[in-house]
Amino acid sequence: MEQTPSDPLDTALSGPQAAAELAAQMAAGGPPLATGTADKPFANMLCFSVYAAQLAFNRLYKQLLAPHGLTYLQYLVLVALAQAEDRTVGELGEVLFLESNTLTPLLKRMEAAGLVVRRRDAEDERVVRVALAPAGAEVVAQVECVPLDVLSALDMPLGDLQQMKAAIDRLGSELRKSTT
Amino acid sequence: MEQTPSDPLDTALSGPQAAAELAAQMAAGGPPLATGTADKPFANMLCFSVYAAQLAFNRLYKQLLAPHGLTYLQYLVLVALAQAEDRTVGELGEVLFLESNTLTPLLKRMEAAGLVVRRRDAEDERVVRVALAPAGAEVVAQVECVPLDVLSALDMPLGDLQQMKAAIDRLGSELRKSTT
DNA sequence: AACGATTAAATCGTGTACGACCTAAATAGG
DNA sequence: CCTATTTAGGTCGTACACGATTTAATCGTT
Repeated sequence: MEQTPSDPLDTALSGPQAAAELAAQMAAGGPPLATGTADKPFANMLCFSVYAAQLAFNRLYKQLLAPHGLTYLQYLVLVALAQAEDRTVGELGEVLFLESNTLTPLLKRMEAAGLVVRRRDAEDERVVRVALAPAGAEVVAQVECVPLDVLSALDMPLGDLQQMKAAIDRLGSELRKSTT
Repeated sequence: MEQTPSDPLDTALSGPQAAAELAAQMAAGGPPLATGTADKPFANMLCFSVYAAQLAFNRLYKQLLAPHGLTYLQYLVLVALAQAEDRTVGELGEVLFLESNTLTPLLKRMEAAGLVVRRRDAEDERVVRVALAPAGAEVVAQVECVPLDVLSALDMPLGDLQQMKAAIDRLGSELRKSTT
């Protein structure tokens, strides 16, 4: 119901050469770019598919994490902190692709909730180091099974998911290259 | 730099049977679920790849749409409205996967900006119908080339993108099924 | 030692998202 | 008819996300 495999122009095209292709198509009076039917207005837009999948992931994780008092982003922060002694705000930003203007309020909320500890680096007073608090480590242990629950809710072949992840990582990498 | 094809457990697994596989792996003392290295804490999490790709898409579109005074979501609304005479708030919510509590303030901002028109349905006073305003139609025409710009910034084969889109649509559909 | 440039966080304002709740209009049963 | 329920939007509070700006600490050069 969600898929229309027979869609003639099912997805966006690729690369500079594909852009040229599309430009030619438009010049030839083809269908306007990035449009679909009234029923599925975004049938040709890869960006929308990613947007919709992200919404869906966020909602599902929200359900599973809410009982533990976590949001999805807070969960990601805990996972990142569980892999290291501590991380600076900047290091967290690098792995999460976020800036301090998003992380600082988030980390303060998490500190207020007793999940993490923030302290200035003694060597460089500009740097704030963030580490798991005991309660945070406890929650990490509690939610270790959450990704498992998510996976068990899906009915898709492993190979597809592996391929998809590699492709999406590549896509994200390409998109980040294009952003000044 | 972004990819590690040789990663032994490069992605999440799939389906109930995969969940069982993972459970067995954990019981056998395998690596904890959904964890990566300190360098790449989310190497095994498909959800993170989608999250990161969405962030990247949003940032790139933001750059391209800002000169036209649009946000990414406002752009999606305009695209949806360009495909139909008008749409009710509920219909917009269906195609965008959003609720009225998100759409109402958004649509009011867009109305204030002169992009859309909102009016109560005469037949059913509960319903609000949203249509493109002249300025909105003008902006739609101006941003028709934006997806083209995004595509031209990518260096990925068309086939990969087509496959990816189909797979991500499937993923979103499966995730939505799992959300109560 | 001094001072301009750089860097790391933080602050502020705007715009999504969404859970919880509310209001008004339409509809279903009696 | 007339109330009970349902339905469509809307409001409110909280939490991301990010552009623009600010503050404070460090560095580089003299």
